[in-house]
Amino acid sequence: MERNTRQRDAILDVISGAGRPLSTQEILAAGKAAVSSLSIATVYRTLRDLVAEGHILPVKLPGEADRYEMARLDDHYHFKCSTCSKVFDIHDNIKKNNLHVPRNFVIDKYDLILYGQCSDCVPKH
Amino acid sequence: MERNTRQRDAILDVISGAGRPLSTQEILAAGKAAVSSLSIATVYRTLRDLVAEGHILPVKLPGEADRYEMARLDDHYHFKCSTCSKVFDIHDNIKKNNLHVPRNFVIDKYDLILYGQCSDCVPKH
DNA sequence: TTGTTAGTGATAACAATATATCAATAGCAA
DNA sequence: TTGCTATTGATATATTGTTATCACTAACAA
Repeated sequence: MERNTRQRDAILDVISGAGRPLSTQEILAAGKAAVSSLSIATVYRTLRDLVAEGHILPVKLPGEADRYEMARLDDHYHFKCSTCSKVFDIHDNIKKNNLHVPRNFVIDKYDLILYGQCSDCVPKH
Repeated sequence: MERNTRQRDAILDVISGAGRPLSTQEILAAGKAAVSSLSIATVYRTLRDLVAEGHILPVKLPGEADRYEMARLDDHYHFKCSTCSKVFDIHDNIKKNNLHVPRNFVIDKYDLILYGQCSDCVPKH
């Protein structure tokens, strides 16, 4: 970055304060609390720059647009609530030697995505 | 389906013979071996019907178009080769009680995707 | 065979992001 | 302050994968 703008600060604040990956629309909505004129174009541009600078990472789920969260979080995977569509970080990992692949296959990394109900959406009894 | 066409047979043969999930373009290319005039529109229409009839299932990977494989395969997950982009079935499963989620979260299902090199693409030494 | 009509092929249209454009605005160095 | 220009906001455009359209073809019952 070359200049420090209110828009950029607002976007980074929103992501670092969220504690879970946010969609571009969530970032736009939350960012408008700080800069009411904030445009979706600026959100996309700033996210691209923040990713390039290594501050944030895209979180990819099948069939869905990227969400974003702070980089350098602990090893973790993601949980998507099927009811409210929020995605949560699960700070845990699976041991790679528990994963069995065919002979001569090499594992670089893995993505584990859990689907279900978060505590706000699970039916009470 | 109402009629049994050469196109439909070719598409189902390609998928059932592949042993791994195929993209629409892979299905189109392989299907043309049997029906050289095969159109991508027919591929999409037939895939939609075969899914609706329960013969095949879409395989969803983050940021990628759906692939397709036969339904009623054993419990398994997927491995994507980062070099050749092929996706392979891994016939294994992880125990759900090995997965730790926050209190009051409920897991319905999970997707595990491994990334790395398949045996054809791993560097020989 | 033949007639009916489901299915096909070619391509236009669509949907859902994401990027490019450009005049206006606002960081920030001097 | 002022001036330069990076950044912004609004919106047009691009992109990618999928679906709709429609004239033509072929499956199959009679």
